Amino acid sequence: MADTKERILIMALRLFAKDGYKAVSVQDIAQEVGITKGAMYRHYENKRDLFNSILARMEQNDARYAEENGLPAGTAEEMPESYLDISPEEVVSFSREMFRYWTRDEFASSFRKMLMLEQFRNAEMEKLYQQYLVSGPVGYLADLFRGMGIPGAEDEAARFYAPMFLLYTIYDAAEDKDAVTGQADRILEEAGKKISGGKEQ
Amino acid sequence: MADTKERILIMALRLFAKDGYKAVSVQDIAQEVGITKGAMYRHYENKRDLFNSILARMEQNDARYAEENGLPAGTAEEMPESYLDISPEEVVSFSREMFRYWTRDEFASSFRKMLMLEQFRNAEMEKLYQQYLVSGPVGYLADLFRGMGIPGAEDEAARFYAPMFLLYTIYDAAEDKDAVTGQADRILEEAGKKISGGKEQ
DNA sequence: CAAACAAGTAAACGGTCGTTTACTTTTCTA
DNA sequence: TAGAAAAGTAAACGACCGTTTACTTGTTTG
Repeated sequence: MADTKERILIMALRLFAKDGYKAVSVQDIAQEVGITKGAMYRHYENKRDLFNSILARMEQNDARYAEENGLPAGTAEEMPESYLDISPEEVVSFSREMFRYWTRDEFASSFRKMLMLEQFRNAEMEKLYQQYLVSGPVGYLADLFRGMGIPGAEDEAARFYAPMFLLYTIYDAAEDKDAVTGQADRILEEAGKKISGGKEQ
Repeated sequence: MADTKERILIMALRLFAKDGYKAVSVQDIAQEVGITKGAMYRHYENKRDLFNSILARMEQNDARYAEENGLPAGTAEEMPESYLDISPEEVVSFSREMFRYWTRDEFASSFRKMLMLEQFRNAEMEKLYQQYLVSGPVGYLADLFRGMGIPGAEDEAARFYAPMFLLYTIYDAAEDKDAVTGQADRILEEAGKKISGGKEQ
C-alpha cells in the first residue's frame, strides 16, 4: 500500500492519544496498521522520529488552519497588529469554530489528548500544550479584549475561554457529543453579549 | 524504616502523576524510595495493588474532606437534600477552598494529574476523573443552582466551574502559582455576585 | 536470649521493549 | 522486461519489564 507511512502516523497518534507515548509499543502501532514492526523502520527512523513527525504535522495543520481563518497560529511567538482588529461577533464565531476543530477534527482531537497526556513528562510538551490549548488562547483573547478596551481583560479572557476548555473534557467522555457542542455554542453566544456590552461601557 | 509502605505509596503517586501508570516501572519507584524492587513486594502484592491502594486512599481522603466541609463526596452516587441548602456566599467560599485543595494538597494535586493521564485508558478511570473533577462538580453546582431557582442552571454551573478547571491546568505550569490562586479567587468572587443577582431576579 | 517474624537484598524467571539484520516480495523505471 | 529500488517479512539483539526465589538482616516478643 502506498500510503502506509501516513497510516502509521495516524494510527500512532490515535494510540498515543489513548495511552501515552511510552505506553504504546512499536508492535502495537504496526499491528493496528497491519504490518510487522520491522516494516515501520522503512518509514520512520525510530519511535521518536515518528512522534516528532506528528508534532511537525500538527504545526503544518495549525499554520494552514490559522491562515484560512485569519488567526495567529498556535505556535506563533509574536502577534501582528492586524490580528487584533476583530469584533465581538467575530470573536464568538471563530471561538465556535475553534471548539469544533479541537473536538471534531480527528487529528486535532487526538493531538489535543496526546499533548494532555505528555504535558508533565518534559518542558517541551508542557510548552506546546499551554501554547495550543491553555495559556496560548487565553493570552490571545486577553490581547483582543485589551484592544477592545474591556476592563480586567486578563480575567475576562480566562472567563471567556474557560467553558470551552472545560467542555473539551466533557465532550471527550460524553455520549451525546452534539449536545455538548450545542452547550458550547449557547455559552459562547451569551459570553459574546457580555463583551459587546462591556466594550460600550 | 517503619513508614516504607507509606513512602512507596506517595512516591508511586508522584511518579504516576508525571508519566502515567504504565510508563513508571517498579524499579523507578523503588529507586526513588531507596529500596530494591524486591522489597516493594513485601508491602504490595503487585504494581496494580499499589495503584489500587492509591485509589482507596484518595477515596478515604475525599470522604474525610467532604465530611469536614459539609460537602458531598466526589464518589457519592446520591445527594442528600440537606446538601442543597447553601447560600451563594457559601458556594463561593467552598469553591475557593476546593481550588486550594486540588492544587496545594500534594496528594490531591498528584491524584488529579494521575487521573487526567489515565482517563482514556479504561472506563473506570474516565468515570473517576469525571466524578472527581469534571461532570461531578458541574452536576453538583447545577443541582445547587436549580435549588436556588437560577434559570439555565445547567449552563450556569458550567460557566461557574469552568474557570476553576482551566486554572488547574494554568496553575500546574505557572511559575507564580500564588498569582493563579489569586486570579481564581477574583473570578469566583465575581461569579458569586452574579448568582446572588440571578437568584433575586 | 533465642525463636519467630518482618523487611531487606541480589539474582534469576519468562516476556516484551526498541532496534537491527538478512532475506524475500513488490513496485517503479530505463 | 530486466534490473534497481522500495517495502515487506521473520528472527535475533541486548535492555528492561513485573514478578518470584533463596537468602540475609533487623526487630519484636514469649
